[in-house]
Amino acid sequence: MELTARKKQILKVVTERYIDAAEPVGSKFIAQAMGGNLSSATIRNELADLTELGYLEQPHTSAGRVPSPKGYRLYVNELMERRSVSDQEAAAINEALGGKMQELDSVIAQAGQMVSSIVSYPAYAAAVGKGGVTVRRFDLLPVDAGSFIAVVMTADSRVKSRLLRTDLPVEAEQLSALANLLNTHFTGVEPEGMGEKLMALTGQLPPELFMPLSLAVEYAGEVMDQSAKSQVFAAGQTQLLLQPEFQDPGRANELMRLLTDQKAELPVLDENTPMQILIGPENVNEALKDASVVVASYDIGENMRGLIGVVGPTRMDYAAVAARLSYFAESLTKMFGKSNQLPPKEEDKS
Amino acid sequence: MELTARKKQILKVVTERYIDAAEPVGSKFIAQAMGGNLSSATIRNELADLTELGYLEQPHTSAGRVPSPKGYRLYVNELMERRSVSDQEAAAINEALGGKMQELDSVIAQAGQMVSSIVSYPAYAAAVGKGGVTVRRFDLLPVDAGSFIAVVMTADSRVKSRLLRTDLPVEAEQLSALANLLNTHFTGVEPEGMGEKLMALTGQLPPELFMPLSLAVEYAGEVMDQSAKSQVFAAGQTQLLLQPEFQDPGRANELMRLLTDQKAELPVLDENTPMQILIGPENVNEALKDASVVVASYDIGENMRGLIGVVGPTRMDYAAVAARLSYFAESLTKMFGKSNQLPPKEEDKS
DNA sequence: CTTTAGCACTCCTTTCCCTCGAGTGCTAAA
DNA sequence: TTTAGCACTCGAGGGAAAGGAGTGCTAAAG
Repeated sequence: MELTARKKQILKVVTERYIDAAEPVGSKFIAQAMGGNLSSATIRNELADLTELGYLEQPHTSAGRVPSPKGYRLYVNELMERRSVSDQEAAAINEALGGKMQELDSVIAQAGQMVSSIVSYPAYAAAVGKGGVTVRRFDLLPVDAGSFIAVVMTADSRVKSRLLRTDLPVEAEQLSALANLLNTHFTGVEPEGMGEKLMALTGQLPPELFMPLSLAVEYAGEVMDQSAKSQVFAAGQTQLLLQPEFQDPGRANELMRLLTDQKAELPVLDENTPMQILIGPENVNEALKDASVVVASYDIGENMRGLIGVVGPTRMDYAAVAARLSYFAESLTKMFGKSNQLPPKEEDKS
Repeated sequence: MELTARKKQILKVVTERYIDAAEPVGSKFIAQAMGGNLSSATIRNELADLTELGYLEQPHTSAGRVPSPKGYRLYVNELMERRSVSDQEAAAINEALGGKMQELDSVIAQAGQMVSSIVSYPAYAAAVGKGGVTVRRFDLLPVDAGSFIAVVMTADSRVKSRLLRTDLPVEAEQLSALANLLNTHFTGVEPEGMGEKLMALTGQLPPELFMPLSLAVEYAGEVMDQSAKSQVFAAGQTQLLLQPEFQDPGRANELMRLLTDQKAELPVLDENTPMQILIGPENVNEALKDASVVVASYDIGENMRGLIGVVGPTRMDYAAVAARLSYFAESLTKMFGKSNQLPPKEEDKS
C-alpha cells in the first residue's frame, strides 16, 4: 500500500519542518508550505491517515505532528533530496583534509574530529581490518647491555617500536641472530599461534636469549592486538548538549557516556555498503534507541577500511549530514589512494 | 585577625555539610551538629560575623549559608582533616595500577581514566619534561627500494618509529651511512637547531640522499614536538553531568568543552609542589572560575614529571579527592621508580 | 559580655487555578 | 473530495496563595 504522492509530500514537509524547528508541525503550516491550494482541514484528514499508518506521531492530542521512526525511514529512503555539498562546504572539508596526515591512528582520530566539526554533531571513527593482522617483519636494535629496541612492522604497514629491558646482558650479535629467528618463525603468524611457536623454540636457545625473545614476541602480540581491536575514537561529544532533545541531563548523560567510553560498541558498517543511516529503534545499542546514527566507510590501503559515524537526535538533519559525510569519506578514500604515507604491502602491488 | 576556634568549627561544619548535601546550611542544623550545647540563635550571630568577614555567602536573605571561595580556602588550608585513603580505596587503586603499563602516553592516558573513576569527577593527565627534548639516537632500517623505517629514541627514552617513503631508491649501505650522519650531527640537538644543521649538510650529500635525510630529520622534529608539547589526556568528562551544579546544560557545556578540547590549557603545577588545590576564582582559566581543580604530580624517570588533575564543582569533596589523588600519585612515583619499562638514560645512572 | 527565647519578616518553592492559544476531530454542506 | 465551522483538548504561562525554612533583631536571662 503505497502512499499517495500528496501524503508523501505532507510527510516530507512535516519532517523537514520538524528537523528545522524542533517543534510539532501543525496543519495550518503545512497547508501554507504546500502552496496554499488546500485548506488546513484537508491536511488534517491526511494527517490523521498518516498517523493511523504509523508515519507520524502526536506528542499529545492538541499538538501538531512529529515524524515517527517509520516516518523518518520513509523520508530518508524516498523523500529526502540527496544533497551534494556546497562549494563552501567542500572547500571547508578540503581545507580540513589539507593538513598532513601521518600515523594511521592519528589520521583516524583527526577524521572523527573533523567530521564532528563539519556536521555539528558528535562523531566517532575507527579502522577495521579485513583479515587477521600478522607481523611482516622484526628488527631488534641494541641500545645497551640491558636493553634493546624492538621494531615491529605489521602486514598492514604500521610500524611500532618499544624499548625492552632484559635481566641479563645480550650481545649485539645475539640480538641480530634473534631478529633472524623472529623473522623466520614469527612473521605471518596469527597472534594465537605465537605462544606455541615460542614453546617450541624454548629448548633450542641459550637460556639468556629466552627472555629477550619472549619479550619481543609478547610485544608483537600486543601490537597485533591493538591493530585488530580497531580502537574507536570519538569526538565532539559536547555538541550533543546543544541539541534541545538533550537538554535533560539524564538523557544526555547516557549517550555521552557511550561516546566517551573507550570500549563502546558503536554501529559498524557492513562491508561494501558505502553509507548507512540508522534511525532510533533501528539501533541495536540500547542507549541509541532514540538517537540516530549515520555511518560511512572509506578505503585505507587494500586491506583496511576506515569507519566514520555521526550521532545525533532522530531529528538530525539527515540530508546535510549524509551529504557531508559521504563527501568526506570519498575525499579520504582518494587521499589514501594516492597517499605515500601508508602504502599497501609490496606483495600486493602490481 | 584569626577566627575564634568556634567560628572555625562552624565554618567546618557548614563546608562539610554543603559538600555533602549541596544545599545551603541553616543555623539549626549547625547547632545540632556541634553537639546541641548552643542554641541556633547563637550560631546565627556567628554566621552573621562569618558572612561579614567573607567566609560565607547567602544565596538569598532567607536561605542558609554556603562557603565562599575564601571559606573553602580556609577550610582546605586549616580545617580539612587530611584523610588517608581507606584500605578498600587503597586496594582499588592498587588493583587499577596492577595492569601492565607500557608506552608512556598510554600510561598517562590510563592514569587519567583511573583517577577519574576513583574520585568520580573528570580528570586530566599530562607529562611535562624538565628540560628540552633531544634525540638520543637514530636508526634507519631498509624496507624496500622506496621506503625505510626511521626509529628515533629521545633523551627521555621514548622510542618512536615511522615508515617513510622516498621518491628515489636508496641502498641499504647508504641508509646506514645516513644513520651515522644523523647520529653524529643530530643527536642532542634542540628542534630549533635542526633546520640549520640540515642546511649545512645539503651541499655535502649526493642528491638522492637528501630527501631521506630531510624526511628523517622532519620526523625527529615531530617526535620532539610531541614529547615537548605534553599532550593532555582528559577522562570521565561525563561525571560532570551528574553533579547538581552542572544540571544547567549551558554551564556544563563550557566546562565539558574545555575538558574535551585537545588543546585546552588546564592548570599545571609548579615544580616541587606535590599537590595543589585551586578553588573557583583562583583559577586563571575563565571557564574554571566557578569550578575547582586538584592537581598532583608524580615522578617519571629523572627528567620528567607526570601531572594529574581532577576537576569538579567548588563544592567538591576536597578531603577525599586530595587523599586519593595523592595516594595515587605516590603509587605512580613508586611504580616508575622500580619500573624497567622507562629507564632513565644510561648516562645519568650511578 | 554572652547566650537565648521570641517573633516578625523575607523570600523561595510548591500548588492551584485560570486564561490563552494552538491545534485537533468531527459534522455537515459545497 | 474538499472545506468551513465549531466544540473540544491540552499544554504553556501567569499570577495568587499557602507553606516553610531560615534570618535578623530585640530584650531578657545567665
